Amino acid sequence: MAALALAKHPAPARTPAFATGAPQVRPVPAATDASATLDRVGTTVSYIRGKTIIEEGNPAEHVYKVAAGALRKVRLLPDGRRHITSFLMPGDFFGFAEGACYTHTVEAVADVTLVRYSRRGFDAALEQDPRASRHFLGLVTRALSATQDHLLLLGRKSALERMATFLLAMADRRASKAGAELDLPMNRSDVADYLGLTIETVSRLITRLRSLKIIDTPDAHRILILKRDALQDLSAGQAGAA
Amino acid sequence: MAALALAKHPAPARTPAFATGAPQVRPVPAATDASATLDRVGTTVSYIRGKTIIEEGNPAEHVYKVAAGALRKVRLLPDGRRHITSFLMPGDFFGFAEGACYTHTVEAVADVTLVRYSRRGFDAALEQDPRASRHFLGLVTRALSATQDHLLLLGRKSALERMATFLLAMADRRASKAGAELDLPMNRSDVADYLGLTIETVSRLITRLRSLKIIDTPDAHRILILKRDALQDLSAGQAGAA
DNA sequence: CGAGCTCTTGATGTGGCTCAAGAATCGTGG
DNA sequence: CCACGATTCTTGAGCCACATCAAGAGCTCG
Repeated sequence: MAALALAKHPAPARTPAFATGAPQVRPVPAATDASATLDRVGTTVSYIRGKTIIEEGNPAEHVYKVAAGALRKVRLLPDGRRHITSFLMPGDFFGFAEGACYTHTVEAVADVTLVRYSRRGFDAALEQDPRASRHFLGLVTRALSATQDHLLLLGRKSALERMATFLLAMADRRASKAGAELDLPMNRSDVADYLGLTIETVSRLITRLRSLKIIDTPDAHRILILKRDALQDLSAGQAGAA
Repeated sequence: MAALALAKHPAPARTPAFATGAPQVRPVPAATDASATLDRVGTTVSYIRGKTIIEEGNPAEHVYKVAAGALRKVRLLPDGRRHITSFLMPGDFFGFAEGACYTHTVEAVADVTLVRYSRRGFDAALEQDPRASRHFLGLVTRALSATQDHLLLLGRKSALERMATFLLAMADRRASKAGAELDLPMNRSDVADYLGLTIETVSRLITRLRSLKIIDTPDAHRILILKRDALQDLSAGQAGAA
């Protein structure tokens, strides 16, 4: 319900590319990676922050690749409890490891630009190009491995360990080159639902890490990692070990 | 360290097929499924309950398919906390979604019979048979989906909901045709480490479900599901809803 | 038939949740 | 550019689901 449907009158607004509820569609740019077959059938689309891209249960008609921005893969329990399976960053695909229907809702955490493929075109490309399906086997395998790491985190790690692990993982994925500063596009609620915690606990953990001088927080969405090795220790459970 | 290395002197023992620490090696039987290419390069091996088949961190030299029995995929935290990523049942493969080294230790929960392939032979088969890599893409995709379900369970479900979900899933996978009786090959400790709980909590939950007349337990490893729909309700969180 | 597991049950403790209330921050309209 | 309402974030107090600690009861298997 948080997500509005397509805007009827695309009103002029600040950022031209993200002005409307409806995605901006542009011709696809140039081929960059191995799966060149794909790039011929893709369409570039943009969505504003908060937009729902695909919805759990809907027929899986498209496959997407993230070009810019960040998204969350969400699952809901019938009573409204929410879980975030993963965050999607530039280079990630989504919607391709599905059966007939999507298993997750995917929403834009920040303004995003995506490349969209029709499921049919995508599957045909897999069929044609023998290397492509091996390529995606690799992709899914890596996704599986990351998901298994997350299982261990949710099953056996304390709140502090989860937070430390999360910050390190995010730092690896989106470290702005400028030193150890890390930009978190998602809000506390997203982090909480990703780590199996509550907003309050996430907030308290960040405060704790700040008062331990392990991180600093110029603002709520910016994290400066001061002691990476301390985080590393915390993430695996050895509190004050050398 | 719990696992002994290969026994030097295979001593005579009760069950001929599982007598020794070293696996019994037999010529491979007949081809049964789609990936017929594989069946030519496989070797059938058997291990007794408790045996470690592959160890996390070791070079990934073999791929296995479960022919009979049950196994657990285990991960450890440096301080000894244990997590079980999944249980492996007949038909499941393991060791193929790996990089250079295994990411999990795999141990036999019961006596098992496996088909073993060399990694090289396996990869070659994937290379040769264009259908094979699509086949395994499907396998990994299903594994990913199951793992994501488990994430939701660990991230957002209560202990009782986890237990109900687990019993239902096991019932689906290994229902002996004889009614709703379910044979749990793993012990309480395995279940606890799979569900992110403790042995005591698992035991109490089973007691609770028994006193609610939702299940019955002829013995500790046998579960009789009396009210499947009650379990179904519990597994998603709607306590006493119609 | 006895040693050592595994499982169950009880008593107590606690990490993280819930409830509650401010404080920042963001976004929007004037 | 500023004001102000709406979010989002932080912080505190109290509680509860599940963990921990402890002990006894069954099984298994030698």
